Amino acid sequence: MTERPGDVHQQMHGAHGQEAHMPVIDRRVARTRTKLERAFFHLMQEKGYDAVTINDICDRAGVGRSTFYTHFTGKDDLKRRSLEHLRAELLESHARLKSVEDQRPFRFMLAMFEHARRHLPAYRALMGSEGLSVSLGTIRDILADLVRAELKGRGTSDGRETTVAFIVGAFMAVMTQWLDDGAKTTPAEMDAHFRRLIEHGVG
Amino acid sequence: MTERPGDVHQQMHGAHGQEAHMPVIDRRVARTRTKLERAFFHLMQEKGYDAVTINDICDRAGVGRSTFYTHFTGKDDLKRRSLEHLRAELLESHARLKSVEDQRPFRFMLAMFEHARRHLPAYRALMGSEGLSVSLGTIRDILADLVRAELKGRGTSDGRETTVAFIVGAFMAVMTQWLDDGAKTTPAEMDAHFRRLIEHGVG
DNA sequence: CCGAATGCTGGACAGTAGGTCCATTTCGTC
DNA sequence: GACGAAATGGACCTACTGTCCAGCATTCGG
Repeated sequence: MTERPGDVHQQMHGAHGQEAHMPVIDRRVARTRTKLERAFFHLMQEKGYDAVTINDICDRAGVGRSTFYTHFTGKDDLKRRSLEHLRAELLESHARLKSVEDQRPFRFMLAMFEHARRHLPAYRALMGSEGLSVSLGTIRDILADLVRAELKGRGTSDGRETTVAFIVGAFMAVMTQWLDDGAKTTPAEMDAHFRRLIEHGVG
Repeated sequence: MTERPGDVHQQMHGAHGQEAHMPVIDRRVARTRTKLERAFFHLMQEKGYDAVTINDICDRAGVGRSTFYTHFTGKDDLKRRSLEHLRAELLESHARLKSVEDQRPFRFMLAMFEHARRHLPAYRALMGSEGLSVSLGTIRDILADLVRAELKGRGTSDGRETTVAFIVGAFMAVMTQWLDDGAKTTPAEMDAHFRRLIEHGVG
């Protein structure tokens, strides 16, 4: 159900207006959709995604429940479409920075950090600890403890937690990718690969 | 709802027997719990956590639904307790490797990789792409594309996807931690910190 | 400015899942 | 073998999802 990069969403929401040859959108539709998206956006920050029901959204938006279903197929659909807004903004930020003379690698990260700060509440709701499943959270905690212990002697302790998160996050991701791919390479190889990246970076 | 490291679970399941001074467990209880846990374990791999209902579990286990509730408060409870098994095994693996003369840093990672491979299906169900929320998945995809493009020139292309996962995962984690902490440091600082880790490692 | 088209409403309805309760039966434990 | 704890299954309630429809209101196009 993950969005493919090539997907195109025909309809613009909110401030961005109508294209010339595009199917013009009824004002009522635009209004209703914005109301629903706004309501969802706020509720998600208040209660977390899972706890928000369609009824909540409609009540908050002041919209009939049947209306909801004429616009979205369900909660997930609404979420996916809302994420498109963030995505669009992020890519825009990235494009803007591309033109500047900053040619260091990974320059998009600054854009992402800034974008995130600008939309802190949204990001919190989407990426925060609440958003992670309990399973992942637990495993993550175990790893974090081990890493923290390992790091105790090394270097200065400021930014320590960031380093911990860095290592754990990288590890979880590599592990996930490995598993999704069928765990073809050996554990030892993965271990070596990962350790090299951790110790010496990607240079 | 995340399990704290200090938590103790009194009751052992499956093969591990009864302690002397511990409240002895009725065989029926042990049997029922194991049946439920096994059923859950398998169902989760077949349909994914969300799709599994309490009814499914009870049907598969051959246990009355009301019985379920005398043992667990709900699906999450069952999941949490099941994770305890993995956790115990992992810590045991780690302890075993600790005694060996391998003194490289992060040695626990090999244990984790091996443990994961041994329990591949379980890990897949718990950590695989299905386990991640759609939101995180989407953002992750966006980042992965950017990183992949960035990496195009550098070094050899084998293990490229692992490196991509590494960077993206680390980034997501650092970002999450930063946000959860209230985004106190500036985006630029975070950017610098993260870039240093990526480029030169934690040395 | 008017009429047709389209969208919105609110309520009814069916289906599914979660969670509680209890009388009855079954099964370990002593 | 008797006692007590555990299992059963079915009744019951709540909450949410998703569909459908008849009637009202807005908007769009002319």
